[in-house]
Amino acid sequence: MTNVTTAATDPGEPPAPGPARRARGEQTRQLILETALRLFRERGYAETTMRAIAKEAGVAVGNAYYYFDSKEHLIQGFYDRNQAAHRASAEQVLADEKDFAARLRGVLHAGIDVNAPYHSFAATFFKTAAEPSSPLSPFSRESSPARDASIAIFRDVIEGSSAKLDPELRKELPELLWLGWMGVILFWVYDKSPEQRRTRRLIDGAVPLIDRLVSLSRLRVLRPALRQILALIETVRRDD
Amino acid sequence: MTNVTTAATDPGEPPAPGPARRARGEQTRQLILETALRLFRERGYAETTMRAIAKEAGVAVGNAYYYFDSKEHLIQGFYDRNQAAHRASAEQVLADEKDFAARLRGVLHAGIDVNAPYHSFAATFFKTAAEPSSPLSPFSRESSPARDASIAIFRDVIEGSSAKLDPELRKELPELLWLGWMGVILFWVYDKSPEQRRTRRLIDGAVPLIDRLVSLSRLRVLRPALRQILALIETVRRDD
DNA sequence: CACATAGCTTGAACGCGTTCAAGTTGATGT
DNA sequence: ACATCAACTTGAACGCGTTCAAGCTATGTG
Repeated sequence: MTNVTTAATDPGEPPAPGPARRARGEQTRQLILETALRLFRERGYAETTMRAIAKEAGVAVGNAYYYFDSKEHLIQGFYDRNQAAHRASAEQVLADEKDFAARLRGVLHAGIDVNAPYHSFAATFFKTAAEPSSPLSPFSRESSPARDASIAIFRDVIEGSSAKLDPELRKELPELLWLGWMGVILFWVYDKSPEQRRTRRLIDGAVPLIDRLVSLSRLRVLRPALRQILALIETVRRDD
Repeated sequence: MTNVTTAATDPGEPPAPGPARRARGEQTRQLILETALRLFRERGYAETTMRAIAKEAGVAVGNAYYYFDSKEHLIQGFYDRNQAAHRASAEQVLADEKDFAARLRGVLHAGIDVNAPYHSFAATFFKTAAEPSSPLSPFSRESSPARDASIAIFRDVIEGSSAKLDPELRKELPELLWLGWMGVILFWVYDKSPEQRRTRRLIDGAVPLIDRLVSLSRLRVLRPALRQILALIETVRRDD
């Protein structure tokens, strides 16, 4: 039952320590998070118990719950870390390359590179992220900073590129590419081929296709279809 | 034959009773399933305990585990039931209508109609279904009968219609439409608008679009793009 | 220096899903 | 009639995530 009202006390973040009281809490918080992520990597998510995390970190099990609402909330740390790594990795690609297709391809592969070491338990993470009510859902309000950061990468892909495209489409494309990226991640999570080669092939195949479709979008015959797509996005976005 | 290759003992289905031994087991199985689905509907999935199901059904908790591998496996019953209901509902639409767009639209709305009463806890179901290793995943081997049945609906949508389309595309389209249907379901699960109106709008907007794209696919300028799409599907399907 | 107090820590206890050794039941072969 | 044995049923017990009343600790204040 925890709480039902939307507000109530909200841990999860350091419970608002005073101005400069003690940094000790933050230290414990980090210790627990580091230990948890290490054990997740070593043993997997489901196989790592909260008791084991506490024991390994040398604290009581209740202490972990003082800093994190639940076992799932420990995943948010993983999330944030990988997001930052993707950003950094993407920036390198974007600095070197001007061609739209090459930029998109580089950014997508970089994203997979960053996540690859965690493929075996990304599935479990994904499970908890998939629940719409979960704060870890990529569509949730709590995730919106991470989501915006991710969409920003795709905006950079477009804006720094030499591609010419319809202004209306240009406005929507970053979010569409992000949505496509979510699809790639979904595919990757389910990908059981060695080293997730199918996902690599999906990227290599889909990028030229997107590139071609984006170019074709300026064709006169396709103009109505494009308008129709943009109208659909608009219609669906209205949330009433 | 319930189990296939990898099998050790495989419950989940009635444990292969002899030719005409006892129908008693099947009765108990049904009783447990009915009770579980009723309680899920009344209280929600997470709030329904296995103990409560057993108590309400008048059996021991261990007995539920004789017929169902886990609490999640009870959901398969829900799955199968809704699949059958969708099929039945779709057939009515398909009997009356010859136009491709109208057929597709009718089938999609029928699918949502069937699931609508369960929207509030479909989210929880979805969570467990999303885990790739889960037998409930729509992509899992265990789900392949249900998946094939669902794809068959979309094959009927195409085959009974007056639409003319590229033979190669025709071959792939049922599966593509099914994939799109999974996307609609995903959207629906996350849809918080009253009575999931956004999902209805998504269907109403996407169907004419698909109809248009399918028609356009016979255009000469789009021929290479279509080929490219089909080649991508082929490449990605190879699982090595 | 002592005290009050906010920040932090504890671990027993709860209810959950799940397991399993031990039972019961009834159709079948003799 | 009896024995057999696979099918079915039982419920105590296990380990898990999570909660919470109680305790500890260091700092700002009198």
